[in-house]
Amino acid sequence: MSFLADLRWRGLLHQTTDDTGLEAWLEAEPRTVYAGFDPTADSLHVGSLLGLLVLRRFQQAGHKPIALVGGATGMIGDPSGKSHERNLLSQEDLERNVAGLAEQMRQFLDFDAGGAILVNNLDWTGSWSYLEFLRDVGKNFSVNVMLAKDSVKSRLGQPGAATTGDGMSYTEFSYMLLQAYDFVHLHQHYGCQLQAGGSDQWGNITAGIDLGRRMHGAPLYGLTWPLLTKSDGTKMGKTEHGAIWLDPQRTSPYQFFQYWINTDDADVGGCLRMLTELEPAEIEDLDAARAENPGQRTSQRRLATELTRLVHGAEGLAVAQQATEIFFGAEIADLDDTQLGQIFADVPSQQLPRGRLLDGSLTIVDALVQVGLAKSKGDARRTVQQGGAYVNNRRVAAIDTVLSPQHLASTSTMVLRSGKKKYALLQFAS
RNA sequence: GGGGGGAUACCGAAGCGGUCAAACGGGACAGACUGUAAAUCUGUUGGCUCAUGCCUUCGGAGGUUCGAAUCCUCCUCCCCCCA
Repeated sequence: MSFLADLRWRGLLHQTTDDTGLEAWLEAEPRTVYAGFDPTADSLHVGSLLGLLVLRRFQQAGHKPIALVGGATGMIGDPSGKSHERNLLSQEDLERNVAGLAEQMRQFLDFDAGGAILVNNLDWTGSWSYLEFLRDVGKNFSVNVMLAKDSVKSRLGQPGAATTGDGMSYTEFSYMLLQAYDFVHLHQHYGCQLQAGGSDQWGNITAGIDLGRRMHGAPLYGLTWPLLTKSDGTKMGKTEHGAIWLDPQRTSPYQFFQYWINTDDADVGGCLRMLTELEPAEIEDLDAARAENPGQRTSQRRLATELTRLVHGAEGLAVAQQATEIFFGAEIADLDDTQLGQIFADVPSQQLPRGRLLDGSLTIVDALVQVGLAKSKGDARRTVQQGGAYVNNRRVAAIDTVLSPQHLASTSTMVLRSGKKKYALLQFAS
């Protein structure tokens, strides 16, 4: 199977600018391909992961990927796929974000000699004067054509557009020119002839191709992947608590792992194809196993395992798996304070003096209230009486249980739980 | 400006002198079942030293009464109709 055929099989091809020629062009020799990433935050999230993984596939197939961080375009704000004008980021935020993204990208792409290249479009855009830009770049754009792009149409609320839109500023209107010029610049300096992006980037990509042809007669290609959406139409990688980030400080490996474990049956096949590097045969086996026995959830487990390892490494995966075992019932034993701290990184904790454990003054009811698992003693009592109170994942049934050092999970930590999922730590300082 | 209706616990909504910590539904919480799904079933759902005990709650402030969410007065806010 050719590289492009593999992308197509995985559902990663939404559109290309040359459906007939691109395949042969890519097979002929190693090519240089670029994709851009917006520095809207100091970490990538699941949405941008897809793009990085596509670049990674290009690299693995012997091509040369360029990851572009939009230090310049990030100052403007891409209107594509956005229904509202965006707030501008401050210079300091941008710099921090660019640095954060660059660091994360190293995990996915090999930037060593001759490998992938990391560029920041601020490096060639920052020194331009407005007049120069208008003469050299702006002159090549027809406003009529720009107005016809989806990203603009939807914001202007024109007939036939998907949304009514609330207008857009001249600043955002100009975004397309900057991104178009990026492509031309990368072609001139790095021999890049292919830009890849999410399907919402189609307008910007074709703008770059047009500009390349006008300025240099360059033959450029474009390719888009579909946006990651779930079967219910919502965006992949978003939860009610916000986005799923790649930065373990923002989204712990456990939460990351859990997000994928909870993938709907209807979505997991697509995710395996688009996000993992498993062979087609293996993915088809998983499809078959899922159809046979969906309750087994081997697909979800495999997806979560692969992605967590890819993003957080073997170590992060181990913590996530250990945390999963514990959060779903395994009794907590033989762990030290550090391990508990890692596993329960997302869980609230409270400190109490060690004396409370020794003098027999801390009942299970008091402890539940203390850590916030119950909002009153009556509530705590109810929880215990209904069999919903656990210490170190062992049910505490007696209402008058007094906590003592033997209830500690490690030297100084006790793990309290109410119901199936709500955990809190109680730490006893000496 | 005139007339009418209303404000109840997280939300909706009963209650209209004692048997009201307040029906019922939703939500939430806990349990069972289950695929860490969906559905279903059971229990709980003001606070306290958990007891047919006390305290705080029915828009706010007063009053009548042995006793008020329930009656009266004033105030605040909301809705409807007529000007």
